[in-house]
Amino acid sequence: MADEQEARPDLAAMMVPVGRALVAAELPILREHGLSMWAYAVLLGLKEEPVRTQSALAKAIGADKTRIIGDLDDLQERGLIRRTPDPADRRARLLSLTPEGRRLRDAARAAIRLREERLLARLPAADRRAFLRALRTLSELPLDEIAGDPAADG
Amino acid sequence: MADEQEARPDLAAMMVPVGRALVAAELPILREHGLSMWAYAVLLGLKEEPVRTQSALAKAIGADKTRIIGDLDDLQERGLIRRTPDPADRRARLLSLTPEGRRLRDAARAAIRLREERLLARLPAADRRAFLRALRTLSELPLDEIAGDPAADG
DNA sequence: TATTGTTATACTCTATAACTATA
DNA sequence: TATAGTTATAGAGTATAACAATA
Repeated sequence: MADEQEARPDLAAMMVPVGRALVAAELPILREHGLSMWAYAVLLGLKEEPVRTQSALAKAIGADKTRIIGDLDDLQERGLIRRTPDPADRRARLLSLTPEGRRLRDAARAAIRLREERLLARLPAADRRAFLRALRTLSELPLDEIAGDPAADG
Repeated sequence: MADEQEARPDLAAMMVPVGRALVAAELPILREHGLSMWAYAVLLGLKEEPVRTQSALAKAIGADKTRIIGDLDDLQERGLIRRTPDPADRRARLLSLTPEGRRLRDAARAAIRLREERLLARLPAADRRAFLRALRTLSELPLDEIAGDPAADG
């Protein structure tokens, strides 16, 4: 039934290479702003309110807690984030953006957005809106709801 | 102007994790069919007509030519692909699917498609069609047109 | 001299284990 | 004993270099 028309590559086979290319497009922009990919993810992950532990931040941005330590050190030395010991639990460090960190994050994000808009301009306006809406819906699902065992959730 | 409404994560920040989750969802299905991710990519890359060199196949599926040799060896031993020396150029090996290879590829692909449909069912029908159309458009672009230096193409 | 296929090597990224200091 | 942060180590995946055969 409509085999011919339904034929399309696997979702992963389309998403993964495009995702990789998008990362490749971001890297030189981030480099111009003096940021690694993970450093940028950290700045984005801190949002507006402080985060209570490095582990929580790491988890939120999909990194290992050991992975981001070097980036945190660097960002702190450059005055882009604050890392203050929590008085209530001296094991933990309260993480927050400095004004300069916020500015750099916004500048990098704006440059990336500009680049993305040029790519998205290739899509018809209606498709483009639906694409972003759908992508956002999928990316907001718990990841193990996509990856998890189908037998587990019926 | 409409900052609030336009706010969305970076494209890469949405695509990459979803892509990873889709791969994670595929892996157990492929394992049930005795295929690695790259072996599956090889079966898909061979399509219907033979491919003239391993390098060309590797390039077509986005792999390094050295990366797929082990998979080609395995697939050949299991009778899923043919690797016959090209009489016209004895350096090259003509690659093609055997009937069993075609059957296994189709079975794996059908199982993956079934899983994907369950995920896509979360999207409204119209968004879903537009999403697939847009994703396909983007994935069919030359990748360096996404990743390439914006100064290069104006 | 260039190219196909191959093997061996090095590199990058990530995950694991082990340590300290707090709780 | 359990957890936050850290360091050191090991593993997976990928790319690079070097080689034999052929053009």
